[in-house]
Amino acid sequence: MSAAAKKMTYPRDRLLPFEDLKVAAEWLKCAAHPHRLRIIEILLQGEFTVDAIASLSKLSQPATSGHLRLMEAKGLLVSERSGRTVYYSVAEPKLKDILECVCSSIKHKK
Amino acid sequence: MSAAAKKMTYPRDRLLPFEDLKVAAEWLKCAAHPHRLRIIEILLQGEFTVDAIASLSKLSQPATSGHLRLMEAKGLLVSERSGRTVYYSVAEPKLKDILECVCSSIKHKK
DNA sequence: ATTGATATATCATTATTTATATATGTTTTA
DNA sequence: TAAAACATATATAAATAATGATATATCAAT
Repeated sequence: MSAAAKKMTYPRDRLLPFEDLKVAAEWLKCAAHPHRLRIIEILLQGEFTVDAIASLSKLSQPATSGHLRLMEAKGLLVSERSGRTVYYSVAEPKLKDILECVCSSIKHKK
Repeated sequence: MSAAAKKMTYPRDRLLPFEDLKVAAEWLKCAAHPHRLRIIEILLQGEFTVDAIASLSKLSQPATSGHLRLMEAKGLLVSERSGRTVYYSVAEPKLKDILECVCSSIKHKK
């Protein structure tokens, strides 16, 4: 550690409004769940129905529906109904970057 | 939605091992807290002592210490003791990208 | 129109985890 | 030994998750 660093007692840059951090934390927390990450991973490859997602993620239908709706409510996903089937897809392209970012850290540590 | 998308019933790419998703989720969840995001934001600007971080983040000393140790345990931060003071700093440079990524989404929605 | 089957959503319960606050303990230095 | 700097413990409260049962809505066939 440098002497200069030790002397630093305040940050140079202005800090973000706490309200922004709360929104960011909610958004991240919504993604920070293994089953939801799996769903995101699946949806980064295209649109799928609830049943297809349930099957691919090996979750029950109610659990899948719950996770999907939570992520839609937070703006991570969007859905489109066509008759009795609902197609979900990724609303926030940054999810791809974040997933890659986090997973590359994991690989690196193995 | 294209007809091709509707027909897709399985993902093209192999999915990640679930264990990896669990680690990724834990890692993300650790960051997904407004107070911890504030601490990360501060530490992205340099090294600080526990007291300095508590003061800057407007948290109590025990709360600050708790968050710091949690993030260190998950590998987000590292600490270095010098006498009776402990300096914390960011261990994972990707935190900067993730914070920027998430916050730019927020700004965009305002 | 009524029936049955399918796709999705909601609800209620229980269990688990997480956050916050206050008090106390430990280590180091003067 | 007294203070300063951190860490830990404990209790309470709050949020989150998992599960199974049930409800709603749509479609297809008669």
